[in-house]
Amino acid sequence: MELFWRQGYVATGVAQIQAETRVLPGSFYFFFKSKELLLLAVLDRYMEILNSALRDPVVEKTRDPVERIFTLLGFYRRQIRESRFELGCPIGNLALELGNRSPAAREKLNALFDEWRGMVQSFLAEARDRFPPGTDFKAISTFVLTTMEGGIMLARANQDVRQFDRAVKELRNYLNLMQTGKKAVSRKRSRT
Amino acid sequence: MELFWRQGYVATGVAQIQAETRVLPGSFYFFFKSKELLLLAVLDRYMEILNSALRDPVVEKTRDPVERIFTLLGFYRRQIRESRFELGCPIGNLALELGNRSPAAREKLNALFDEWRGMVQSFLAEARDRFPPGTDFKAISTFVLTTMEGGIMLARANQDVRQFDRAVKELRNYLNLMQTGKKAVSRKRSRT
DNA sequence: ATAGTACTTGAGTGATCGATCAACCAAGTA
DNA sequence: TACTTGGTTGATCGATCACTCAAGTACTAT
Repeated sequence: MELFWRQGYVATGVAQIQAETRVLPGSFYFFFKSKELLLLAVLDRYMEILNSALRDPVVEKTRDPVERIFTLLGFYRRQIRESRFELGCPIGNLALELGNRSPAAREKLNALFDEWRGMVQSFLAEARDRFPPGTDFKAISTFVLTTMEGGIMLARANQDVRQFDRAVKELRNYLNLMQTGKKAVSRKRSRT
Repeated sequence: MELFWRQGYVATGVAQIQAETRVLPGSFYFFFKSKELLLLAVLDRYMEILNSALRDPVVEKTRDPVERIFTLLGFYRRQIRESRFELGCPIGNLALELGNRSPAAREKLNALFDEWRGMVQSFLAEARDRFPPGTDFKAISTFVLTTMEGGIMLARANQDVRQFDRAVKELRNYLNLMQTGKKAVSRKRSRT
């Protein structure tokens, strides 16, 4: 999981996996018939741990449903910085790198995206009263996801989280604008 | 350029490049001392053609500055569909795949992102009167970029442009909300 | 005619790629 | 004791990886 995360799928050789896990080739191929099947197992694992590793900590840490979105984004921000811009989103990395080279992997990545997006949507649903009637929460949750993935991409290319912060700031401003009664606007120097 | 675009950097072998361009190994290495230097040359080329391939057509096609942003995004949308979800954004692909493995490439990718973002910012600047005073156009242009990159990522994973469309719809709604006098909101079934 | 520069040719380098396989081993069952 | 099951070991496979280089060709300048 970690090697695919840090280096990508193609750039990670089976030999390196074997070396770092201290598993010999024959043993490796006893459990995984191919490198691709290992990848699929990794993606299954991501799906398994999504709630416990992501949703639960967020819900635990933040009560306000809308604010949970920004706590979630904050987790990724922290990961980028603490890894010195090495680690982005493992799902996003693999999705872009693989394209449709492995349709099975693509399907799983798509399911992971949807699970993540659904989590955000469920946060929004809790706060549905604050938004205008008929608000498209599914679209907004997708928007949160694109902001996160795009923000990480820019942060890594720039080796600086400012671009990530800018995108998140705009997202926040948007959600504020939509919520009844709030009047925040995108201003240059404000931190909120 | 095309092979790196379709397959990524690592997945594209020098031998394949040589075969498809009908250039023999020795000849190839006469012009490019290494595969990485070819990549850098490719990135330089992207920078060269950015205006003529992207900005000019957009400006030509659409007069309204804010609407130009959506024309631009429409170009990417079209590319995704016409390539049957094979081709995303070449810069985004390479940025995520390479990380900081090649610092020189990362720098150039970062410069390309900034050029693209600056283009969007210049569109917004033309329409600055429509936005509240003090609006952070730089942040908004970053937001447009993250929406594009994230949207493409989801579209490819999902083999469907709907997610891309949803993100763009929200972006449009945001820009509408910010512009004085407009009152659009995010609604489920509106195509706007 | 000669020399030099620019570029092409293609065989070949060692290293690494993902993957295979026969032999081996420990624990369990009949 | 004989045999099966579940797993380990590590040498080895052919293919491909990025890359090299000595030799050859085409063109220009002197």
